[in-house]
Amino acid sequence: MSSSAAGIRARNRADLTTAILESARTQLADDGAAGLSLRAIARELGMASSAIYRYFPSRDHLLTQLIIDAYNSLADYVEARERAAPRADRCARFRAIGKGIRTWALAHEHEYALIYGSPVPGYQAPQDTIAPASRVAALFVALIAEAVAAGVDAAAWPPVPPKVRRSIAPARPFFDASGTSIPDELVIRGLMAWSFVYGTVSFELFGHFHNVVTPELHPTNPFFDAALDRVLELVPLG
Amino acid sequence: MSSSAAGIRARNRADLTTAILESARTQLADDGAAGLSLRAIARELGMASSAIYRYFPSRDHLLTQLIIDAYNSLADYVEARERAAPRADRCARFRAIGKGIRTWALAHEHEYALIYGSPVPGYQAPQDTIAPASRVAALFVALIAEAVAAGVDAAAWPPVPPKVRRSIAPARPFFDASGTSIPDELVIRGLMAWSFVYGTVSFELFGHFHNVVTPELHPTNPFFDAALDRVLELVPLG
DNA sequence: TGTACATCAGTGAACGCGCGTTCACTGATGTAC
DNA sequence: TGTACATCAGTGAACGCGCGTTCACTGATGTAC
Repeated sequence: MSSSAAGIRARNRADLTTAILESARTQLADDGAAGLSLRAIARELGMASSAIYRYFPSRDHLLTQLIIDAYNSLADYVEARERAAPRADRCARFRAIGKGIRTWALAHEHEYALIYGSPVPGYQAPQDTIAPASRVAALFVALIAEAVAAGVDAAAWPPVPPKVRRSIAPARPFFDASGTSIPDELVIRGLMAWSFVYGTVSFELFGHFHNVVTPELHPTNPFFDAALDRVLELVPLG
Repeated sequence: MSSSAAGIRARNRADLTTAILESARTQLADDGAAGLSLRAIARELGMASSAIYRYFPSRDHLLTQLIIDAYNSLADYVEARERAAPRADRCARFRAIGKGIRTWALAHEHEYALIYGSPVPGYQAPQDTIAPASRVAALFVALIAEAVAAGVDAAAWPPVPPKVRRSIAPARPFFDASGTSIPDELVIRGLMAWSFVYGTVSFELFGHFHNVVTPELHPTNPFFDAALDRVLELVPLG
């Protein structure tokens, strides 16, 4: 009875929602987040601009969905690449994460800019973006937790002064959630590796390596790979 | 004769040019680069919007000037802080540069986003921005050159493979200009330190350390300082 | 020192365009009896 | 299986706003003799 009929309506709805988001992503590539226009999307889909409001209550809601999708798309890709690396080789897994982030970013320049570029003025990200945003970070945490569990020696380092410890305190829950007791020094180094990877990808993507580093042909960047190796000197994954 | 009269006209012109740029910078803070509006600037200055065209031939020219000024303002500040550090202590000078970048960025959030955030869509930076953009980078290069001149031993490292060497080849002229022969390995590490500092500042400024790192009260961030110390493990400045 | 002319700053109206959002509406799709 | 009603998708006009840029113009400031 109605279930299949309702199914049709629901599917139509889902299809158009997808089409709107796809068109929005194309727009993003041409004009950036600030230039994202509901009217332009409606135009491309051949519908009245007011029809978009049956699918998204406002431009900001559309933007939020794009952001969530971008985080998830990145995380899906990076997780898959990390999963393909040999489990026991934590350094290889770290490299897989780093290269995965870069590869995805190059293939989705404007979605990357949307989530890791300058914040969109006047836009306040809602709570729903937090979970997808932390998926990739969780991979870094897992690596470090495993390294500690495997017996990487952190005792050799001098203790982290209280000021610094307080400064990284908000990050503790993420690391504690791993179930392993991770020393502060490794939290610091984990955060550094995390921000280094994104920082370097952003630098390349946003043009600051122009006339400094040759990206050869896109798929790999030997400098980037070399940098990942050297960051591992800071983060002892064993 | 006319020289003082012409001087008055020239000074008026300079004053208004400054006022336009100042108003533009305020705008930047409210709406970001994409929202920068000549009409809004004219409104704030109480003049007709067409009058702006006596001072800047187009919106893009204004944007270019803002970008150049931002690079120069950042470089002025960072150079001054670096100069205040003890000459012989290259690590202290490195920390001064890093902290200087962060401090300036926090005090000029939107100017920082203009030059180190996602590129403004449709805007192509002209040649004039290159020189001011490389001033801070030159400080990093100088430090490394001095370290090499002071005898920091790089021979212990295995040679950099050709692929990687080619990848960083465009950066060579900048390092060679120092007059010191800097090994590839140190070029790599210098580039890493450079992109790490900006990456970490961007992460903090763009909100990715939200609920991860407490910036305590703005002026200093103990995590950031700790990170600078640890980056020095990668870059042997002596 | 005074006059005739050229340059420059600033005006205000206009062109042509874009945007997000609302609203009353038509017509199709689904639901309950 | 058929009818009466409710829900939903999509329309098109409108509101009220913004923008960059051009153009013919007025009046003031500067220049040359």
